[in-house]
Amino acid sequence: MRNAEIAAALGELATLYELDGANRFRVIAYREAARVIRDCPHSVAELAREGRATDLQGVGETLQMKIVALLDEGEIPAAVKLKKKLPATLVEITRIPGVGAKTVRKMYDELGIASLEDLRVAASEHRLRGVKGLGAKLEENVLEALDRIESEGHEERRLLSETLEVGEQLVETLRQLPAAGRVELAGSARRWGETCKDIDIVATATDPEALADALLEHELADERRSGGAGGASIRTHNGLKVDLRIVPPAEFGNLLQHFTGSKEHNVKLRERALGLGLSISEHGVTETETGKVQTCETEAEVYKAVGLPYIEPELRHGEGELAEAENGELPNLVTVEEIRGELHCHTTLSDGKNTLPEMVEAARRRGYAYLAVTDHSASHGFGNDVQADALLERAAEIRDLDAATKRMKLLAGSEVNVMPDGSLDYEDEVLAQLDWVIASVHTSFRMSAERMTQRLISAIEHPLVDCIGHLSGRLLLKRDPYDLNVGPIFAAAAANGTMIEINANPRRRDLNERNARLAADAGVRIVINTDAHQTATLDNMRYGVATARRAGLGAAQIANTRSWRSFAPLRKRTRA
DNA sequence: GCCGTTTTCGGCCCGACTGTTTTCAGTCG
Repeated sequence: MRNAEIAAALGELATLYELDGANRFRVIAYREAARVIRDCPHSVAELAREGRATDLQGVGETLQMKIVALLDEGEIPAAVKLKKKLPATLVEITRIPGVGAKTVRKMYDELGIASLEDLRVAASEHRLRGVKGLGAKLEENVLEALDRIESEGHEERRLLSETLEVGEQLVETLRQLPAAGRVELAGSARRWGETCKDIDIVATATDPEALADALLEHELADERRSGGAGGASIRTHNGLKVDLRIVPPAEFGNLLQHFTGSKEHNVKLRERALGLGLSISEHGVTETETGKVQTCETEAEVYKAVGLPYIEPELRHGEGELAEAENGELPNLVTVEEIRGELHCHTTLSDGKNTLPEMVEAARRRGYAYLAVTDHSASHGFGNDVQADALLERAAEIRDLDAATKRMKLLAGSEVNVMPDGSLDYEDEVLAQLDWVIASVHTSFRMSAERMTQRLISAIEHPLVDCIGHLSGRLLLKRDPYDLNVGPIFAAAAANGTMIEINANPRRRDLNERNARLAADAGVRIVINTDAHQTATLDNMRYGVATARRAGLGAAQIANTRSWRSFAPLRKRTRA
């Protein structure tokens, strides 16, 4: 059973308990455990089988037992019992924004509303207002929310790249204004998360209303919501919600820290503050005893107030970063500027949009010291296959171009397909004539974890494979990663000196940050590649670097931060 | 239900907003 399924079962049980009126901290404990399990990079089912689920922060003996029961019986007995007492469909109703367990329970007890359909009927007949505490506005909100759920499903997340396209433009516009002081993106966009729900901007201004108005009047704004000296809120034409908050400069650090999150990080930070007799909010740091408030112009001051050094936004997961900060163990994170070479890109030979010379020139302009050209291989679909003779012809072309290109090394490479049996789709004698080989899975995604793991290990052990491309095959918001066991894969990669890429395409970010961390800890050499299919997407490097940073990795762990001289001998083909 | 540089019991993050209310509970981020 996957972690996501276990997490979903515990999340449902949390809501059932909440509907049943259980102690709210018990409910919080189940939700927290569900979150930890969802994010855990290992199989929690396996951990639970070994009795080690309690290794996870937030999972105790009770939950360990409940997970095992879930694995054995397919259901948690406590949930079965509660579902006899209450309709399971009540859980769905709590998905409506503004309608929580307490409200659902009240509507069920007093009006017999047990499902979303019941709720729609009752709301349109204005029967909700008959319940104390519920009114006309709720009926209106409920009907709107039900329409939205039916038409587009619920809350919509989108790729960071789509969010930044809007967010960076808005920030740039606001910064140009004479009234603007500091203007910064906050939220998950500033932490370089994979996907975002909305855009948070925090600012200071000499004329706050002018800044708020500028957002309301921006050409990207479709729906204009509130506005004033405290900030403004809009929805863009493509449906993104944008919140701007404006505060006096003295509080800017508090506000930026608060709205950068993550929520989990902030919770941990406030817990730490409490232990020091302090209370942290978006307005300042308060001494609990005296009520004295310290405001902070910078985030660094907020962290200093609780005895910590500044923590980079990408590290604010709410996991071990506070302890690392306290012990002086925060990593020195890799930067885009430190990347010296690109090792995965395509040209018009396969499915790229730009020619070989165009890609080379674009990489040269970015100041790279080396570029590997890695078109798709012989069995690639959609008419983009490259047969062996065409590849070797291309390799000769690349070497000619290399000889004529100053200050940049060009590598003749390929992104070869790993077939379902683990073999590659060029003969070894062809691969031996290349400078660099990436092996990727592009077909037969639906294999068992065991077979997929073996398939990848076969490629990793191949003496002419330098690197594995987009390991999990996931497409964010579109396609789940295929089943595989990363433990043996990383062990094999480390043992064989096979590198693994962080694919920087913002739709992939693959390795993800958790696996990137595990891989680095296992001793795997990691490279960050854009997999660019045109010159413009060479710029996606920043998303791959972001994933590495979120994994806590520094330049030393990323092979393509090395100079060409230092990188070249890391390839297998240069060894005896 | 979980957990421990105040702890194995007694706590468990903070504030704003909303809608419904004459002072607040519920929900959210």
